[in-house]
Amino acid sequence: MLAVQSPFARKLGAFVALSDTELSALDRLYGRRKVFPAGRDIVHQGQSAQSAYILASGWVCSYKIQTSGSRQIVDFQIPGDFLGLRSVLFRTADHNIEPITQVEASEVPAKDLFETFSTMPRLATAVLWAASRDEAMVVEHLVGIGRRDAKERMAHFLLELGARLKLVGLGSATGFACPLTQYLLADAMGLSAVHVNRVLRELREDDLLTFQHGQVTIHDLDGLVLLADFDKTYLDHDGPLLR
Amino acid sequence: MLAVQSPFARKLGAFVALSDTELSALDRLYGRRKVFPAGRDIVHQGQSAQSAYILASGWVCSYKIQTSGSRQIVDFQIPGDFLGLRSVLFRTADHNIEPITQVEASEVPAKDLFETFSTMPRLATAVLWAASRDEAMVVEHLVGIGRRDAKERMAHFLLELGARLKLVGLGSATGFACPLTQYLLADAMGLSAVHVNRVLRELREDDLLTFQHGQVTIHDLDGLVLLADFDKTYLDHDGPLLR
DNA sequence: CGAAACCGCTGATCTGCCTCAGTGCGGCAG
DNA sequence: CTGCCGCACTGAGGCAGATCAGCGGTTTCG
Repeated sequence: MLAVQSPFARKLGAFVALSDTELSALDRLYGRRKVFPAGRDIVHQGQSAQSAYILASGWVCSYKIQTSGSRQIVDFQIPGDFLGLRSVLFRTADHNIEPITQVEASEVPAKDLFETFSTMPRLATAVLWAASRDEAMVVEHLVGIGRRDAKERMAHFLLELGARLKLVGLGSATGFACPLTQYLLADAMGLSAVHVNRVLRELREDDLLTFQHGQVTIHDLDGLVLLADFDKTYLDHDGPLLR
Repeated sequence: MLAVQSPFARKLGAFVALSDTELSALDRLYGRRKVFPAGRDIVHQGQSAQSAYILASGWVCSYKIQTSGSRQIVDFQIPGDFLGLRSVLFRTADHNIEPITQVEASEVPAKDLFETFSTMPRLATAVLWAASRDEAMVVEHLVGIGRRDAKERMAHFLLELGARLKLVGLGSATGFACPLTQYLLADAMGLSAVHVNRVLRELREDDLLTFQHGQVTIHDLDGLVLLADFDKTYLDHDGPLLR
């Protein structure tokens, strides 16, 4: 085992126990580091995509725009997450990716990705695994928008975000730093920004959590879990699943 | 190339050009055929899953139940679709799978799946591909629930379903047979059954489509596409993506 | 063959969230 | 220092879709 690992290797390592050869193959993928400023899209809907990205630092969101102009944020990505895997597989992007903060990411050309998959099937499995976890999150998100009211939805979303950040060492049980504006939250949760504001106020008045000045502080974890019907098993597991 | 292919092999073949060795490996996976009656769940939330399934005939839905009792249908599966891949990867199911009609499906034990993936990386890529297409559908579904009103949502859903069925030879441009009840539609679209009924009536009164007696008939395809802001590129492509 | 269950369908009423139309504050460019 | 812009925040009013309550037809089953 190598001593220092990227967040990405750490995440994959949680799925599949990785050999040194596999780890150094990952490091090779991880080489081409780039910096993106906040606000300018990295990938556009419909654009043909030759590369995927691995997020090293900063936050991004993936979203879709309808011709009517309204947008739906599908997911936020945090360090260690894989970006645009689906776009690479389909050779064209079906969604946009926008950096919320300044972002560092490694570019992974499609060719390198496929070569690595062919020569190291276990890595392919690991990536499939990571992609499945992301899909599980999208599914949870779908359930949230379809069947939870605004307050439950917000609570669930922030709990999930907290759990994800904790996994990569960017949060604790009591809270986390969060660069999302109420407008971004609204686009993610299928609400209006006005209503997001009211819901956050309600959560504050109920002494459940505070979201102010880019900081989420959790006051009553049990209360939130109860309200949101939150079950973190889909994010968590104990040790590598494939040895 | 083998002359006769299962719907599943046909679907994967659309993603990756498959050799005879790979096709016969698929046939081996496809062997263990089982029949399930309508209504009794094949997989339960939280249950540990040792097998995935490949749907040969009939319709199923995957859904999640909240402790409050309300349910959200995440997706419907039709012949050729893969069931429970994520459940196998995580070793426990995070959702339920219920047959809507009587169903024939091939059981694929996790062990066989992993072995096939290790020895035939191209098959792993193909499955990753198919899984990505399914995720793209879930994403589109998410956008629908978050940002489309009931009528647009219904139109989009039925257009998508029609396109999928056409791909496996179970529908035409003018319509398709559809065993879904209005209650199932409601649970899928995050609406009440009452409202589903009204929306279907509106679509009928607008001469866009008719959904009666288990049959969807499309009267005005262009009108529907316009209303739903439907873009089928995420379902379609020309020829295998990997040769 | 009657009862129960399911499904499609409808009118009336209620409500969660949207839209509109603002105010106030902090950061930043000129 | 001033004016602008983005963001958090608020009240008033409106509407899409939920909920409640009920009818009629068809299938299933004791």
